[in-house]
Amino acid sequence: MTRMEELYKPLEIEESAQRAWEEARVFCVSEDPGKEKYYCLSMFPYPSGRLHMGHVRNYTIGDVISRYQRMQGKNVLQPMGWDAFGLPAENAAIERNVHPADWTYENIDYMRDQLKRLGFGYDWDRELATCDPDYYRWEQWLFLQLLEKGLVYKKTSPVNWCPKDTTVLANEQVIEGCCWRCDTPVERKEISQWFMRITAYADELLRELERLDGWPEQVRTMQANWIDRSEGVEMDFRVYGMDDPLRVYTTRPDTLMGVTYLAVAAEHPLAQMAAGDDPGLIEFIDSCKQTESSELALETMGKRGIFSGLTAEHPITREQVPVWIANFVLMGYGTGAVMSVPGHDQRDYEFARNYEIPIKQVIFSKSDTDDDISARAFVEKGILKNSGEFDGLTSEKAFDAIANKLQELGKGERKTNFRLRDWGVSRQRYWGAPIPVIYCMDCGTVPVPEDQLPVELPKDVDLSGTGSPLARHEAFINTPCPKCHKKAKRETDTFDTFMESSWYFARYASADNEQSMLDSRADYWLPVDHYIGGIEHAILHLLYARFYNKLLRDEGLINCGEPFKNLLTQGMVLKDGGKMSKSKGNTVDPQSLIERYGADTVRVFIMFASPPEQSLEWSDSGVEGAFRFLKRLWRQVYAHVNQDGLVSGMDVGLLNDRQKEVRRFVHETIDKVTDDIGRRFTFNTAIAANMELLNILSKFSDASEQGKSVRREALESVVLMLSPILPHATHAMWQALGHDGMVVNEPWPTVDKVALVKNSIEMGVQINGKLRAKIEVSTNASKQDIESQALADSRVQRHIGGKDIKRVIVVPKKLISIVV
RNA sequence: GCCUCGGUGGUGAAAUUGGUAGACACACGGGACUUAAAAUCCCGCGGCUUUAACGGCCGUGCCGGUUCGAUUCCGGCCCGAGGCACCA
Repeated sequence: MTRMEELYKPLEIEESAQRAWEEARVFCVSEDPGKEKYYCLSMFPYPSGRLHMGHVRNYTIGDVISRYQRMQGKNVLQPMGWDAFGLPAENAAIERNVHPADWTYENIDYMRDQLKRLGFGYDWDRELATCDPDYYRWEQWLFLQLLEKGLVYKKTSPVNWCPKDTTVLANEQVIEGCCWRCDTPVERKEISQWFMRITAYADELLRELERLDGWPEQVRTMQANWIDRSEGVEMDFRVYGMDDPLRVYTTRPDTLMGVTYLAVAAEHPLAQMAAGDDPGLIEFIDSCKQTESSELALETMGKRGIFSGLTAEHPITREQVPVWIANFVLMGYGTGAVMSVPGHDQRDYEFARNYEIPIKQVIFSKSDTDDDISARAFVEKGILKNSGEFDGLTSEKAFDAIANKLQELGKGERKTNFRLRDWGVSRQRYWGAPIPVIYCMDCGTVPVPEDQLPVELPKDVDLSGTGSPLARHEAFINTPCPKCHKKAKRETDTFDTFMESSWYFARYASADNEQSMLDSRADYWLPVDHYIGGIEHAILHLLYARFYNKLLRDEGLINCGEPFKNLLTQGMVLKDGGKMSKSKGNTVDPQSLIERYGADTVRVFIMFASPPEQSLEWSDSGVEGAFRFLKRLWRQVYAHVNQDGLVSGMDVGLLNDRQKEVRRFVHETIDKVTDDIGRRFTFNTAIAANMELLNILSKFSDASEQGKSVRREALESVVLMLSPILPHATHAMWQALGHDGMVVNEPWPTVDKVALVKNSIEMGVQINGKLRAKIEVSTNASKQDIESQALADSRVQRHIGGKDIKRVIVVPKKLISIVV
């Protein structure tokens, strides 16, 4: 037995517990087919410098789940790594004249120490950093397999462009439409970029959401709405004086007879042709480029347009329809052109009102009524009128009739579309994985041969200037063509950093494999049993990771189709009402708290403050309270060990009523905490239940042999139940309680059903919906007994006051409701 | 603008399947101990009310509905947060 100090000294206790885990390699695991595996993964951090409270919250949740599952006897893998490529490293390089790699690796070293100091049970043997060529080489390799399969391709798409710095800007670097550094108004520029064909998997990504029942409904809904499958019609409008027709897509072909104009993007070839040397049109088209490329900006800007001078022919009526150029239509999305039905689409309506374009109503709620469209569009479905041969049809029937008609005329066809767009993965930046292709004058786009991978990011770059540093790096750019060996040039764009975070969960299983991307160990560990991370990743990261998982599967690298069986999306850590983030400068540094109170206090505080899915408003108060709780727990265990000494085994048959009552509370608490941690993930109520138990125990001063044994069982249960949350303090207390082994290796406590038996329960009595009395009822009383006992109660009688009883409802174990 | 989630005491929250609103804490107030302070322990703590009391009335963002009964379900509104494809 380890002698227990009277005072709780977290710093010594924590260092010694961590040393014990490390020496025993407690968290280093390997594949064990004889044991049930449990893969618990927390989203890896971007090494921004120091841990923030969001990290502490995320990783504490993951660690609590991992340690709980260990105690359930499972073979638990909990790895950690670094999402190490990204924009902040380049910013640091420019601002502080440090190399992004040095900055990143220094941050990793500091943050790794912080994670170890917090006592998280990671298998550090599997640690990876995505900026390591041994990691990103496999991403380059996979990209080339996909290139061969036609799942990646190049096309033009818009970026934010600062004309002064001649640099592409991230959305975050655009502040109120201007460059964050030089304040120059940002322009939209179309450049050629690499895309991943995620739309080829849109159907599967959408369909399988239904089966992800371990995911929050909220996240599944968001992803479904993001993918947004729609059935519609793609059709051609002939444009007078042009050879090529104008192709548009609509989900409402039933409104086709109400089309009064078409709108094309400023970058659309038709707009370019229409402009010719017309100064008005040229100026308008130029002005459309004076905007950032985000959807938020597009949706909230003033909708502007200009008549192109061109006229198209309605595919059915052959009426003339004007073609407008509009700033809210984007070339990169869909066909870059839309048909506009102001009578039945609110955005088209507002545009038509602004530019005095006719509004034609063709859908009505009933065949014999007029719906008022003087103030807004009628957007619901209904009955067609003013639609020639289609009059009288419902919207649903008209959809088919019009689609068929267009098909007969050879002017259109049904098409399933997705709102989801292909994933643009090119970035005009330095600190990312190079895209492994070479451009040759004669051979075109040539993949880098496999034996030349990885294409390593050169370290000697000039980061002070503008634009992409790789594009200025002569030694990197110039390379012989792998096919013809003549002079050729490398691609200078790097991958979107979402690429690295889309497959790291699989690589942890095979982190040391230098011969291939993944191996059979991935099939042992995958899918991830529980994935924990911020709700801000609900759409993009989680969708890309699901997509990548399917790419890996179809490449024959893994068996499973979905990467994450269960998902816990933790809420934001907020401060002053907003997200805690480095860019906002409202972070709270956990380091000073750890140094002052120890890791356990920080862990218990953040888990107690609110349930994990809810956002957590930070306040400095409360940490002190968590520390007091730990000291109280420590004192109680100390007092027991010192005063009660060795305790003989409990004889349940000899317990008196009070001892039985305390013991019942112990087992009720085990029951509740098991449910709270194992099923509900409400760690706050699990902690509260233990606090309650301790409060009861502090008033239980029974020095008899059976009293001492009840107290020992209670304290040991509390230590076991809190060990996932307070691993260090419980490590020390477990040994003080006389155990040789480590608490981390103990099984989770089990409920003794016998201890739960109760003789009576309290039930509320409502009269006309208001609680008027509480009565103590025997647990085996019948409904009839309960009813008569309630009616006999003096307070109940007083409130009934001789009125007629209309109804009595007895809800067993809950309440009695009397209606008078 | 669009998609999603949330709103309960002075504060963080609890109430798990429609069934006793406010567990557990924080803050605050009072008391014990102490020369004193800190620490610790004990008590009180939604609002209103002439409560003699185990009293009465109101109360879960706002308005309405369903129900014997609504923080919970439905409809509408207000406010806040997250995401919107190049922050991660």
